[in-house]
Amino acid sequence: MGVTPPIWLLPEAPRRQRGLDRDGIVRAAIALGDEGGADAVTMRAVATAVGSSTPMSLYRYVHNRDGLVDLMLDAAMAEVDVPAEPGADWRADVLAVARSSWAMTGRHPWFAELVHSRPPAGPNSLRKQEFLLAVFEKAGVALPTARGFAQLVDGHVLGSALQQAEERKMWRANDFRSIDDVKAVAEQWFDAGHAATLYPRITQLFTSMMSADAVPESPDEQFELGLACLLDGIAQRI
Amino acid sequence: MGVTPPIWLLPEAPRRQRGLDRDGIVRAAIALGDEGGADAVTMRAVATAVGSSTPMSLYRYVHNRDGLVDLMLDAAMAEVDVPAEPGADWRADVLAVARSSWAMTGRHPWFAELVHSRPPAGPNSLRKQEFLLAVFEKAGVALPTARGFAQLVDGHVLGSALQQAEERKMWRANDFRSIDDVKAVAEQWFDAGHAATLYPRITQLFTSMMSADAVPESPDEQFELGLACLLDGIAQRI
DNA sequence: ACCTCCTTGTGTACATCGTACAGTGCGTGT
DNA sequence: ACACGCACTGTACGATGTACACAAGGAGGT
Repeated sequence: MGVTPPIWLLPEAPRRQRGLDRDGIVRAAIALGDEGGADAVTMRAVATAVGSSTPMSLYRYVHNRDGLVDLMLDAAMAEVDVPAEPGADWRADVLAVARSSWAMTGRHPWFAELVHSRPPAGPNSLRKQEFLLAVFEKAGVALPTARGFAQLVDGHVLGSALQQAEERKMWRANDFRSIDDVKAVAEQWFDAGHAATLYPRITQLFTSMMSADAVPESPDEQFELGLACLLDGIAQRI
Repeated sequence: MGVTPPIWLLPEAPRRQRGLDRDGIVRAAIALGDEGGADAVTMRAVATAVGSSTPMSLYRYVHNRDGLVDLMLDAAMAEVDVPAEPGADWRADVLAVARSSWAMTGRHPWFAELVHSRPPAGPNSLRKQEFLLAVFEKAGVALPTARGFAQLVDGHVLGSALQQAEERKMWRANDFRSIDDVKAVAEQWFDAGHAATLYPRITQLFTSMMSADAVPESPDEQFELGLACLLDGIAQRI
């Protein structure tokens, strides 16, 4: 309905783009996530990042969002250093893989947020899992038990990563620029008068955290502490 | 524009509802989440659950969705048994709180999914945290170190809970009714021929899991294992 | 060289989500 | 009896994932 307007008024058909491919899409999605967290990885954002005018272009290559996420996760897992064979010291092997994983999640804060939404069945995920199983098996642990141990280590890495990701997300959401901004907001949330009597220890930690010369708690230290405790416990069971 | 139609054709104004309150809303939201997971807790669903025709009714009471989530989380945390004072045995105290928390997350599968989206600043969350700090302090640990230990325990509970929540979500999403349904789908995903050479140990675990008389791996056992390992490691550092 | 087809990118459209804004009916205080 | 204001309602908007039909342009056959 309606008369077709003269052609000069109609915008020219936009130049077509060629040469999209799965790898470029995944790379763009990862870059987006590295910078803005998991929330920044929307199909539309990825599409414009690869120069496409519509999110639908991506669907030919990654099937759907879950597929894209799976590819992102596996690409990130590929960055984890996994030896071909277990070495002489099981503890050193586990430590190395755990630390390499932790370093990866530090580089890709979206990883922890997204891994919980998909089953970890990518090849690189399996490779890491297989290695941990081999390490524990070589240390004399039966396979089912080894699975339990490996899952423990994995769980610790992912849990720590998730906590770190939350923290970063909060910094982004509130546009925090330095630790001082955090302190300013924290002070508002925490009504010291009320809390001091009910939660004296938390209050004490809080005030010492608010002091000018406070050493910022390091996620790395907490990660290492948990890992060490876990491995000690495992060692007692081998 | 347009003539007003005769009144009999217009639907009568729906009866107004009175007596919404925050408690009822939170309770309804929790019931929804218990049954359908975090995804089922939409403002619209909660609104219809409390008999309101529009989600906007809720906003007077819970401010926004984040507020509702905060209230849900704190209500769930209230179910965790936290003694008033530490007992004689620090390990028993920590075990009891951890297990009570784990039981709670089992009852409320949405908890683990949602807790990661909000800072844990509710009063019941603080109460539990304060207790754990007191327990470790009584055991002779300096407060900053105690915080590290408490966070470790907390992290393990939440990590285990999250894993369990994912699994339940997958059951819901694929409408699994029994373990056999899981096996049927797993068989498709896992191309045994390819994996057998690359991941022999995973394959072995997989086939033993697929066998008819396989004992299903229990999340509780895994939780207890991790907790025990963690506490062993902590014990060595006290 | 031309016609045809298949691959691949595009545009439009819809359901669902959270929630802003402007009413509107009822209980209540005067 | 009257008006005020609280508590609820309806409509609407922007964001998200994605289904569907279409169009451009290279590839292959003649």
